[in-house]
Amino acid sequence: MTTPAPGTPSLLRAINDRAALRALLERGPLTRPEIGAITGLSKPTASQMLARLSAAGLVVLDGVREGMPGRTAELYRLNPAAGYVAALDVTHTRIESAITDITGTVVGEHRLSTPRERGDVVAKVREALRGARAAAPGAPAPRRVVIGIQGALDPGSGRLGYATHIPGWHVPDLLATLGEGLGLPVDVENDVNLVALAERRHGVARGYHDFVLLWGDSGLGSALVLGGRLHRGATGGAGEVGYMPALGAPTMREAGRHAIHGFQALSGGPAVRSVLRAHGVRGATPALAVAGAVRAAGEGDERAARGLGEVASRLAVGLASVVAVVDPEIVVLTGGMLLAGGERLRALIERELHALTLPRPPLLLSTLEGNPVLAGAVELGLDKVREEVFGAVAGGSPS
Amino acid sequence: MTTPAPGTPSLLRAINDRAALRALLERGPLTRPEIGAITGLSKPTASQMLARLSAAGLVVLDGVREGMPGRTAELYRLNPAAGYVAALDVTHTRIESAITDITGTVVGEHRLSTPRERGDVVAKVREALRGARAAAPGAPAPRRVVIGIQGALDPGSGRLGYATHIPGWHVPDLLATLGEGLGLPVDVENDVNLVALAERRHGVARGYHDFVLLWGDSGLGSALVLGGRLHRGATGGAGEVGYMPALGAPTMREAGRHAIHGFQALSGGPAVRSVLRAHGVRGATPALAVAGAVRAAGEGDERAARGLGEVASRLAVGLASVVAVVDPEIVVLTGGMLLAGGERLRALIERELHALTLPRPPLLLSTLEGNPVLAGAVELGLDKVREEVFGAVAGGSPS
DNA sequence: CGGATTAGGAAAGTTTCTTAACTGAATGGG
DNA sequence: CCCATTCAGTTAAGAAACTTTCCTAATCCG
Repeated sequence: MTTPAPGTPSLLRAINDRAALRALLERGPLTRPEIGAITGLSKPTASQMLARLSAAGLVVLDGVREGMPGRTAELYRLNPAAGYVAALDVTHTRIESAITDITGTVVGEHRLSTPRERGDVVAKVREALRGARAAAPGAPAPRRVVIGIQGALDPGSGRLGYATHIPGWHVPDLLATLGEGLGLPVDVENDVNLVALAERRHGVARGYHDFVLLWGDSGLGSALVLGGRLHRGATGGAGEVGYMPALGAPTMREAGRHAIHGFQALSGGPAVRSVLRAHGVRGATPALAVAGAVRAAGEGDERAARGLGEVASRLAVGLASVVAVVDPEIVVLTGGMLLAGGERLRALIERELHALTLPRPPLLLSTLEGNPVLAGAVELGLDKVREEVFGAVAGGSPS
Repeated sequence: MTTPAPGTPSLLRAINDRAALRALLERGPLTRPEIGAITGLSKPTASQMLARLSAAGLVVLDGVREGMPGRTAELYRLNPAAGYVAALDVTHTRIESAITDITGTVVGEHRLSTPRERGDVVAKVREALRGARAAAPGAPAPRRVVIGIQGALDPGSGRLGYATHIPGWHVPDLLATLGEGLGLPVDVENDVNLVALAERRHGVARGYHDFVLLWGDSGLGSALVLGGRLHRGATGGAGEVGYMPALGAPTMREAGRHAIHGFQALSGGPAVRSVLRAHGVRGATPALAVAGAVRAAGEGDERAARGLGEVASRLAVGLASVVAVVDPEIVVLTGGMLLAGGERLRALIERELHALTLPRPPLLLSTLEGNPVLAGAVELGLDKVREEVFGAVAGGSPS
């Protein structure tokens, strides 16, 4: 540990291999001279490097490029089969799973219903993995699994904290249990954190280094990406704003540790439903209630509009604390309830927020399609697998 | 920009030089074989490297080590004169300044009174620098200046924001103005942020990667070190919790943008003084009032004790929001008012905080001596100057 | 069909590190 | 008091990575 990098010439090769692989990953198929130019290496070195990466199975030839004056160039691309990742999204009713190759292309998906089951966690995860692998006949075993779940893993205790309601997941050393049971490295990550990763890669947060994501459905949660990295906090609880003291809500001290309190009590799904009900709008879920209110307000219903305004200002109060503390570039709004509010709710929250805090970051609605937790789990897994695969080219088994 | 590191063999030398210099910096004088062992390099390479660094003036011989069996070893150490840094702490009444060598040893200090002056900023800074340099006769010009000040530089606008009351500092492009006027690179940094850096280097936050520092005197402020790095925020306003909405205080919307509101209104110096006054304790400043209340409570004064309890719970409410959002490993309390409260106030705030939030980080009182803003400015300057000096060994003028 | 242009490759050379062997100076035990 | 041991420092040969230079091969275009 005293010597992170020995400083030997082979370190150079590792650095350059990595740079080349990253370039291939991000800029699609490339010719040898192009890779040389991007990495800053000379032509012969680029050639030699590609030969080596090709032999290692990380890179494959992908046709030629013609049409330019001069000799036709051979195009290289990352070998998609260089490594696979599995991603799971676990809730109390189902597990969605996906397997992707190293480029991020989904090769298999599966959905496993788990209605009120109490069974073994390892068995359920294995079943979800098996399902996804069955949908991708040719693919070899994934190198690791990332599991998205409501709750956060406390790095100190190794247990899942922050209010998970999923039976069977409160194991003393969850990562080791799963890892040994499955025979692969496992990561467990908070679902909202994963949504933030998906949003950074594919969504409206692309290109931002500091942003806050607010998730609002029946529960409230947030995720922080700061300095380009996901901020998890010392106990995994960063962004767990549901229990943050909020203006106009009882505190934990007043309500008790396990009762509803704080921001959640003020603006969580049930609170929003009851606010809207008081303004004459009903809905079976928070999202439906909000959608109904938006529709009614759009048709000129003054009461519904006032109800939405009340919801917006409640949300803005909690958001204001987060914004005052971290001063993000943007705030991303997502989650069923917030998305149901659409542009109308977004604008209301934004105006209210900007009246409450000195920093005035823009609020952006998520535009992601599909399951964002699963997409985020794929992202996290790809980061790790690429690190592993791209770093292990130099050959020789590391002691 | 596409090629952060060309990947040429000379990169290796740069990496190894850096590692050796850092080892010398952190582990005092070292022999050639020791440096070899630490950096992972062979004996001949270490020898050659030290010869080069010696020729470049970055490293000097510092006696020999005897007493061991075998030949006496020559000890090398960092050349303190390899670079100097200037640090300033600017308030509306005075400018304190210091100059240190690259090891952090202070070689000159100065204090310049600036009672209600409106004069030219550049002239004042130059005067403060001149004073510190006069106290260090032999030292050459510093390579850069770090200026600590109340307020934060918005990287977007280049202006100082967040309520500075120091006349003359609201210049359109402050960094360029100062840099051109002084002929050196200048950094301007928020004073509370600098205190956090000092606390991380010399204080109770040493060794922590994620912590929050709460500064309480007449004003309230905080600083965030997350993932080992100072988090400044998109507009430089991260940690500006004074204006954060807080339970029991008017909001910005209610009070108006420039009136007092939020956490500041609840627990800032003036608010604390009036709380204590209502409990029969008076003091000319917030710190004196708190010190008086602690003394009275220690002598059995029930009213004073209740007053302190009220102060603690007000502080805890705001702190709870910060803790819920970032989930730090520890919270450092500092600033005249909080330090005056000592262990008694700390324990009260801690108990209250732990009743309000799920994460329960320990609260630690600062134990730093001297001017922490100045110490932090030195730290920031040293980071940058070392980066500059250690990186520029390879020789040749970088284009 | 020939010139221009670019890709690919071979040969010689540079920079940086390593291993191995040697010299030299100090300690310390018989 | 001398010699074995131990460690610091140097020298020499060599390996690994990259460059520059030059040449050949393939394609486009007038």
